[in-house]
Amino acid sequence: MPINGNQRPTQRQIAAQVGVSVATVSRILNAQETKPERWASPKTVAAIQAAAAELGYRRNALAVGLRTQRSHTIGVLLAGLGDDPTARIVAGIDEVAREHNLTTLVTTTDDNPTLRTERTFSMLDRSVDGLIFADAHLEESFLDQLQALNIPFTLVQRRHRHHVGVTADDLMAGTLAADHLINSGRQQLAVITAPRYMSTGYERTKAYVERVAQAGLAEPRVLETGVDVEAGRQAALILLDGQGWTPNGVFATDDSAALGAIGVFRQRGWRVPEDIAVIGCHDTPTAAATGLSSLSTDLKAMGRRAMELLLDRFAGLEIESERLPVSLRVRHSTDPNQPIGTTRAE
Amino acid sequence: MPINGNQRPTQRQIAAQVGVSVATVSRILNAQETKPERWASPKTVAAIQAAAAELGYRRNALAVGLRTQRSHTIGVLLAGLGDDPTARIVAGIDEVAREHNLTTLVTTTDDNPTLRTERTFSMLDRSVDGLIFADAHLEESFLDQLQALNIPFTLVQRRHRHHVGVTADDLMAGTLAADHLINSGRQQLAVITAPRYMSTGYERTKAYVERVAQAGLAEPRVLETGVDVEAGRQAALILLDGQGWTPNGVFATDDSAALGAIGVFRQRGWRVPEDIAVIGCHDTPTAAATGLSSLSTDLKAMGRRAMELLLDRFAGLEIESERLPVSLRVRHSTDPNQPIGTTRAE
DNA sequence: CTGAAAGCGCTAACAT
DNA sequence: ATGTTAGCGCTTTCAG
Repeated sequence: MPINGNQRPTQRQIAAQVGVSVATVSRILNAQETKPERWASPKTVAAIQAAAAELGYRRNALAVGLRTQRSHTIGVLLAGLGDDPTARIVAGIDEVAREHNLTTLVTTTDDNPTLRTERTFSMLDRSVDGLIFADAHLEESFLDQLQALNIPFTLVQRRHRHHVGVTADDLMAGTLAADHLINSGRQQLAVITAPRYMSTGYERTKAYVERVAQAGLAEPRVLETGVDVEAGRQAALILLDGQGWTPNGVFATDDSAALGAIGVFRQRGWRVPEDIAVIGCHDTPTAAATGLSSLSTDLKAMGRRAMELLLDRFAGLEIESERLPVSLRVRHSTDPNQPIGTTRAE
Repeated sequence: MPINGNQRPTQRQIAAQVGVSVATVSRILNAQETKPERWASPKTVAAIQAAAAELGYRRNALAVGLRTQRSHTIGVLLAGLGDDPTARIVAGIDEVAREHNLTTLVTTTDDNPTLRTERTFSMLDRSVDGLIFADAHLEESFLDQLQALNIPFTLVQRRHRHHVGVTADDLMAGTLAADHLINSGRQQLAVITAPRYMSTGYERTKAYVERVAQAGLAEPRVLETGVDVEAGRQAALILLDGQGWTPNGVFATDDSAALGAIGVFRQRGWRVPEDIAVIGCHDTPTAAATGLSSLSTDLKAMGRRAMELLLDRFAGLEIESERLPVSLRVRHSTDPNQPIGTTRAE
């Protein structure tokens, strides 16, 4: 029912006004980068450009896309917006896209396969040139199908078998977390993590558990409740009701979950870090502000690389997955010698 | 350089395969809701539908949009991703959009006028049917220009003069915050708020200051550092260096800023809430987890209404701005009797 | 019930 | 240096 109201000026109008054919108008208006004088006399060029400016002409992206089979558009599929790590990744993607005159179309899938399929095809219906998925699920075949359709895409943040993507070195993250807690003298360990379908939580947890085993400590309790504040709360409630067993060190594979857990611990009178040390992941500003130890990766760079790899793929190059390094940021939640409140974020 | 690879099946292919004209194919495939039998013999209908399914046919949205001048697409302009309130608003918008078979195209503007203009026109180039802005600036003329172009849009979260939008009752928010702090016996008050161009912070602060004046207390200190964790930190550092004046109650117009401030206060050895009470805004999960008092609005409903009003506008109805009610959630950061950690989020 | 034809706005051979 | 022509994939009169 709606109408984009205003009928926008077309090349035809410019052509009529200047007294040339639309072909000439098209050529001139496309020659921004290359020298427009190559295509028409200086006089015509000037007249066309003047008319375009006067009318406020803008190319109709639908018509161009239909004609050229290229939309200069990249679809970005996120599990959700609203978390800081995702925002940083998207910022990186956007940055590179802009550098290459590409537009990003962002949408969310809620980690729901149906929604993801629907929205992916909705983007393909719009002839996106390529896709970036930040919401891969380990055991799904969807990405294989897309690849079979010869649709260019890269992954970011979460891995999926052989598909090319840029992630953090999540195995290193798990190892660093375990080492840090063990070195702080913690022996009864737990981990709060994502459902298994996320490679991030899966790998962090796997490496963590392995490192704890290497150290000869008891197997950590693994709670797969999720990666948000509420998930952290739930996990903490389960830990509090440990039936005799009491943890004194917890790795949450996400800062929000860590904060949720800390809230519960404090409510029950446990001191952090004295009674229980907690380390999160992603080094969000909130972690810095609340003195939460965390693991840090350059997420904006992660987004940039995912976009750059997609561009390489467009260019026909062979591309390979990359893993970005992870570093440890020690704050008060694992080390009582650190200040309680803010540690300046980098 | 890229290619959407796969040449997708077209109506022409279906027509050829079935032995009818593309016109018939188009009619049948468009008649999903209405009875397709109205347009063709049951036999033809079945054959066309079978062929479409077999080939995996999907309509080319660019072609449809070009032909019909309607894209079934709504552009959503956000200041940024990564914060919980925005995510909830978008969820509401998406929900209604989906109910009406509309696709949302989400992008960010970073509160940067240049980027906002660029990306708005980029959406218009794609023939979006309408726009929703969550990033209005109070003293800008951009929205007036758009209205002059007869482009349908609504605002959400932030107001802008006469343009129709859905916001929280931010004046009530400021009043509630002031009352709460005053009733808790706080007399030296401050407020951490957004730059003036955001109606949210502006109105919350205005009402807060007025209420404090009504109560006969000293004028609150106003810090316009922003609405993220870092802004809260900066504001707190300024407050700590108050040159003789010491606040004991702070309203931060955003939960993240509140957390940033609390981090600094605790680092300097101030107890929250004993030495200084802090109340935030948006009632995020993190606020619940960390025991931060806050002001709550149904942000998803806000997004829903903004989208619904846009639909009304499409339908030619007169639409009016709406303000959603705000309620107070008292937690430990303003009331020592509340538990330190988590209060269950609603 | 179905087809032919025109055209949305643009680009890209191919002419001249 | 510029125009003519064809057509991307689809919808929509208008005929029959």
